[in-house]
Amino acid sequence: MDRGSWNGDSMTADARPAAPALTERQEARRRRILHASAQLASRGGFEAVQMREVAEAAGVALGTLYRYFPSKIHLLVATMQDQLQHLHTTLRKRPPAGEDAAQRVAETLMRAFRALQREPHLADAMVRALTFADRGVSPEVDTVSRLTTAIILDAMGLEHPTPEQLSAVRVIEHTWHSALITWLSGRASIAQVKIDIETVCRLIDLTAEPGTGTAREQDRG
Amino acid sequence: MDRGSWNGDSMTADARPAAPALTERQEARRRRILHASAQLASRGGFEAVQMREVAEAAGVALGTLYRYFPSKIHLLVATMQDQLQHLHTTLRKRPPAGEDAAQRVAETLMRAFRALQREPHLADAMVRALTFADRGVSPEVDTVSRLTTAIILDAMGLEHPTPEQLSAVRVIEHTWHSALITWLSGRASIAQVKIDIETVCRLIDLTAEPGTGTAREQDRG
DNA sequence: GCCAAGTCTGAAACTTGTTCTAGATTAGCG
DNA sequence: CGCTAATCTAGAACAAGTTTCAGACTTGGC
Repeated sequence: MDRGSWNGDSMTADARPAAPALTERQEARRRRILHASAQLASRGGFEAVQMREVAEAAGVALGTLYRYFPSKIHLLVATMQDQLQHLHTTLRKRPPAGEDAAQRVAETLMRAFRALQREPHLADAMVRALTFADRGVSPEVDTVSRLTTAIILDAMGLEHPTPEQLSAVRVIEHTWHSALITWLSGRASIAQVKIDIETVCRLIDLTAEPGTGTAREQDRG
Repeated sequence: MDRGSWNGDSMTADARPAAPALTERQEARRRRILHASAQLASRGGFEAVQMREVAEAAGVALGTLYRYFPSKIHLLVATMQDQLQHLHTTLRKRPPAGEDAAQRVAETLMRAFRALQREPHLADAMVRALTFADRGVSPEVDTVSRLTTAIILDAMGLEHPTPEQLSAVRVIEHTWHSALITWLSGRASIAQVKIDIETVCRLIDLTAEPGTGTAREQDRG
């Protein structure tokens, strides 16, 4: 079967491994779809990603597109997963160089932000989809959230964050998403987003408990 | 757009020169529309607010509805303006009683949160509209944002916030919106939202500079 | 090679936000 | 009152997301 719909095996939240062995051609289709989605999004943002056009550009029938991604929101959230994965890989290769955790997180997010600035329409499509998603897309949105959390924790250099630190990370994520929205809708400047990110990152200092080790972890590069 | 009279020192005064002096019946129509919108939203959230149904419930033609509110998003954002205004009035009558600014802000937001919990579907419609709004709705969304800022600054008890404090307030707003979203989409519990709010409010302590006059002790009851 | 089950296609249909049009109603004005 | 411009109404029409279905194609097992 496909990624979009799980067969209703209770409610055991096993959102990930629903990847049941796609055929070569199916994997290729899925990739074509995601590529077409990103391409159209890059051109004209959320509204430019029209399901009929995605299907045509990917060379699949509309029904097939819906079999792979049960809604436009699912499709765009999956697109975001894809992009985030890229980012995560890149970041692991070149970790941020700041001196303390707050600086590294801010630098990481600003780097992500700069990447988004290069494709503002794509950013628009992905972020709008993410915040507009309703309960039906929760597992997928959660995956994106976990990815983002992982990226931030990486930047902090933490293996075993305290609950307090996790709260700070969640607040940072909130700020990140919402600040992006205000930027995308033209209500905040790039400089303002930068300030907001730096401001919220100061929370990290608050939760950095001396003695717990704000430490360099084992090599991750 | 009769919004006439919230006071406060909004330096950028009326961002809406389209003050059209509505007649009695037009004002009544506008009221009926907003009421119908809130009612439908309370029943079934964002998707339950269908323009045809709003029009019918309000007793106006579809074209008229679109004359008053040029899109569903505009309509729901206006609905949110309405509700926020209520909240602001209520809060001014019964200001929060916490000892320091952070506590008062957290209490204020939790009060707002509890109000939203009483009408989760309405909250869903309004918040989703707010974060989904694109550039075309920016002025209206900005009005909501200014209202929210005013509420938070009220809770802090500040007349002349520093830029740093304004940054903190913006981050608090980001967190507030995004935390609501995660709650509405079932990805965070009420308790979690509470924690996030309390966490982000600690930023206020960080920006409270002892010596700049933190308004700590002007008695506010 | 052949069948059964599952998948993909093409096209039409349905839903809901949005736009358009022609005619009725209302507001403002002399 | 009677005129004119603006507004309102009913309803069709259009756009894009989503669903559905019959028939063609693949896949996996024999």
